[in-house]
Amino acid sequence: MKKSKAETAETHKRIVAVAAKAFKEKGIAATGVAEIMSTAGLTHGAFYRHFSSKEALVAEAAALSIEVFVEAAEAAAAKGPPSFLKYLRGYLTSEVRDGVLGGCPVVQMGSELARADATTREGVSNGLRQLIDIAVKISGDAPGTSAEDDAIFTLSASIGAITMARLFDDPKFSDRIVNITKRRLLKPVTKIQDENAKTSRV
Amino acid sequence: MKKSKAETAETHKRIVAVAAKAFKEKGIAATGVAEIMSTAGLTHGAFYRHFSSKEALVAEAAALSIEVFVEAAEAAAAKGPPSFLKYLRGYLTSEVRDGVLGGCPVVQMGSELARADATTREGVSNGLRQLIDIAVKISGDAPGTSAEDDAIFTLSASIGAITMARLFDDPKFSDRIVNITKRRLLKPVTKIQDENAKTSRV
DNA sequence: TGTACATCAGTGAACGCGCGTTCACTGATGTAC
DNA sequence: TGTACATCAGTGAACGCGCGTTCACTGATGTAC
Repeated sequence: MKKSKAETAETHKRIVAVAAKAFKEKGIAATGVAEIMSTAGLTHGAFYRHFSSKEALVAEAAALSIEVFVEAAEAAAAKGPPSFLKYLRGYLTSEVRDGVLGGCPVVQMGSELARADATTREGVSNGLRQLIDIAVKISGDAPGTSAEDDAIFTLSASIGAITMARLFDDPKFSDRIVNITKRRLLKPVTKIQDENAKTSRV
Repeated sequence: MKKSKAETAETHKRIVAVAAKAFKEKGIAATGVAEIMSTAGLTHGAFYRHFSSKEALVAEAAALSIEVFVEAAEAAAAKGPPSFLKYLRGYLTSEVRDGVLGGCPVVQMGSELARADATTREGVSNGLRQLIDIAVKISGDAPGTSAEDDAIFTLSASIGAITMARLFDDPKFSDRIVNITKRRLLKPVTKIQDENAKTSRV
């Protein structure tokens, strides 16, 4: 029962989306091909009509996961610096830490991605570079410091904070890690933007 | 062929050490029990004389991995603040990023640890808390800022930097991430300690 | 536009393989007398 | 201190299971005339 080109493309997309979600929630090695196909409403046999191997799917799923973040950043950036700040603040939030909204691929699959094949790592690192570029484009070059350095530091510190926060069972300590990082990363910028007042909780 | 108590304890330790290394290098899910036992010079059947399940071994291995860091920090701390700075600088180094010296369990197994059982997460988070306590004990309370907040921020930013650096194939960009973080985390402290001159490379 | 045929997405059974775990057995260790 | 026996670390075969992957088959789609 051959399917139309449009339907095939849609199915392909659906499999990748299902896989991206599952890999982030359960881990890459712990998620089977059959499980993904079944969630996508297909039998496992059809898998190899769409991908040459599980590795190939991992690459597409990882690229999709990071793309979502790039698109959200672009949308926020289009609305100017205050919106980008809101986006950053949104990223450093308990919801993202707990994996709601899909979560960050680097946080949720980080240690497995570091061991993934070249294509997968390329997709993720290209996405991260785009994220950095977007942040630089908006910054307007803070005096004395490199905007790109700022973006890199902000991104990596955020990833570290959420990674650490997710390890702790104590929600108070977990929230504290996220909030300390949020405060320290946002303060120098918010001073200029006068967004300080709203930084209390969340 | 029963073994003496001393020998049994030694074997147990050896299995945990082998597992800690393998889990960090290959990932937890990707490393089999039989593989670990064979590396430890035993057949897989003996495994269940030492551990009730693979999960139990994961807990012990993760605890060992973080303990190594705690002990190194304690040793560095005993020699006073300059030594602790050297230790921090050592952690934020390409060698640790590349997994030499064992590497950091949170960086190498982070996303898998977040999904591990309560015992495993407890062991790792207790170790991280000890690391924070050691850093606070040394600090001498910088004026105006909480020393504990500093320690938490330093630790999580370091973990994030190395996690991100390991994803990039380009060694120049990878080094840059580590160096930006190192510079920003050490600068305010080194100003006081007059260690600024040595912060150039590495 | 209508017909004939090649393509190929999806099915479901099957493949070899390695996984975590169990178990009967061996024989040196540790204990009780 | 010496003997008799229970303990148990380690062996190696076996377990059921799910993994990634392959394949013959089906039948709707897309193409060539």
